[in-house]
Amino acid sequence: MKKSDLPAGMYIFIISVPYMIAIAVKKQTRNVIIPQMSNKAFGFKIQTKLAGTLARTGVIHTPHGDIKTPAFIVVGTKANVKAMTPEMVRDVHAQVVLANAYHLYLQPGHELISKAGGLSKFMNWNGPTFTDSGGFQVLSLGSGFKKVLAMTTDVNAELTIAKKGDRHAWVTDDGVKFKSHIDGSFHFFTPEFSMQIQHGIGSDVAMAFDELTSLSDTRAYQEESLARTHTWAERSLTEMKRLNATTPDYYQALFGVLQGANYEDLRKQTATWMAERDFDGFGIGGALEKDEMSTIIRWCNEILPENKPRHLLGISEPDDIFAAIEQGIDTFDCVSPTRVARNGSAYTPHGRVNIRGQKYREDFRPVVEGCKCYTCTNYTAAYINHLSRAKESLAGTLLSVHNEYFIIKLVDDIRSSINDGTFYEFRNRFLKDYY
RNA sequence: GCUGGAAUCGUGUAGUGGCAAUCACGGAAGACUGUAAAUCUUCUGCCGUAAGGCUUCGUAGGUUCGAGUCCUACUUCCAGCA
Repeated sequence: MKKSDLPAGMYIFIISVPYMIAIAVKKQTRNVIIPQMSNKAFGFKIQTKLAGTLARTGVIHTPHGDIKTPAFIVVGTKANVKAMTPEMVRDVHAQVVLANAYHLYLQPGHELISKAGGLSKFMNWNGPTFTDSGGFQVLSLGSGFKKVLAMTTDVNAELTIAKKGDRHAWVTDDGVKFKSHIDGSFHFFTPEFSMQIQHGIGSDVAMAFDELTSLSDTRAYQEESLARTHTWAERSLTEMKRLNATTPDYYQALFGVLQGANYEDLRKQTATWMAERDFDGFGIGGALEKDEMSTIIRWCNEILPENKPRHLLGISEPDDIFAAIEQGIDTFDCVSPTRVARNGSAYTPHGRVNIRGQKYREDFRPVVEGCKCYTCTNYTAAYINHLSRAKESLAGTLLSVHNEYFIIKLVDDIRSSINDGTFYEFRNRFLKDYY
């Protein structure tokens, strides 16, 4: 294998120690976090447990550095966190970036990222990375296509499923046919192919290829789909083991993904099934109704092995984060902080607010007074209000910086509060102000 | 001064004798949870919570069953010519 084919993390093992130190010193002077290298390719260690709950703090070791958990993972779907530079991502204290196999396969292609030295190096992040398998696109381009309601968390909403002709994704037992949202071309994803893409991208943690169903699918379909997701998980695991065997210096961890919608028996069944397999960790997925989320996570995590990390896919509202951590979630990822930022909204200790609103026109205070983020220490709400109204992209950048900082700090503070034994006090105080 | 053209919602416009107000912008509010998303939804003459009611197409007349639309005069603006 050529050196250039290896993901970034592997260089460190190959190059000499003095050179490594030289890099470290150089990076230190640039005030950049140095990836903490570990001899163990991947591992998880629990630090503190919160008595009477499933909550815990700990550390996930990856080839690109350690992740203190619970941790909020920022989403960088197409190998970038939208509207932010990697320097900004570091400055908001992000520990991990999660990218997407479907998007990167379409553009620029996983082979190219592999040639570039892996995702982390390619995007100049140089920290740990996760990738999603494309499983989310089974819903967002499939049964949930153009039907926002299929993914809603609003229990009062009328749920619908996109007709087959309207979709850009079609599920078969063998895999999923996608119609590219970029050029309309067709592509077939199997579990094996998703693993090859993710392994090529070179993330530290890959997700098993799964089928994300709509809450409006029937119970019979949820059962059928869960069985398929199990088959795909098994195939993902087999293929990942094969791929890892081909790269002795690069071990990519694989998380099994739990589906089962909001059915207790299906969630417990899949947790039991996953727990028996040799996954490095687990992802809890599904279009989760807000009211049911905490219960569903508990069903899963009471069964999943304690010594492996558990990721909750696509969640970042503060109340959801508290609830999920109490039920034993270690990592989260979510597009919300950057998406709502680009749409003009900011997280504050008193809830989410629309900075584009008339009330901020002449508000010359920071978005959040006392917030230590770059945005709040340098800019006023009125200025961002102006930028947003003027459709200047800097508005999205500044609000993304603030929102990511806000959510990451929240999870960091929760971690500290568990370690300090002040979790409940912190949670009650925070949520009282927030809602 | 002459000739020609124009005048419709906050702005720019659509409306070609038959229920005025289309579209865009601007404005207000809201949504966004493994990114087809720097996007989407609703409202935006007046009164009314609503059902609904009432006004309005520069001004004043005229033709017509019926005028934003055709005619006359005036006002203002634009262009060309002096």
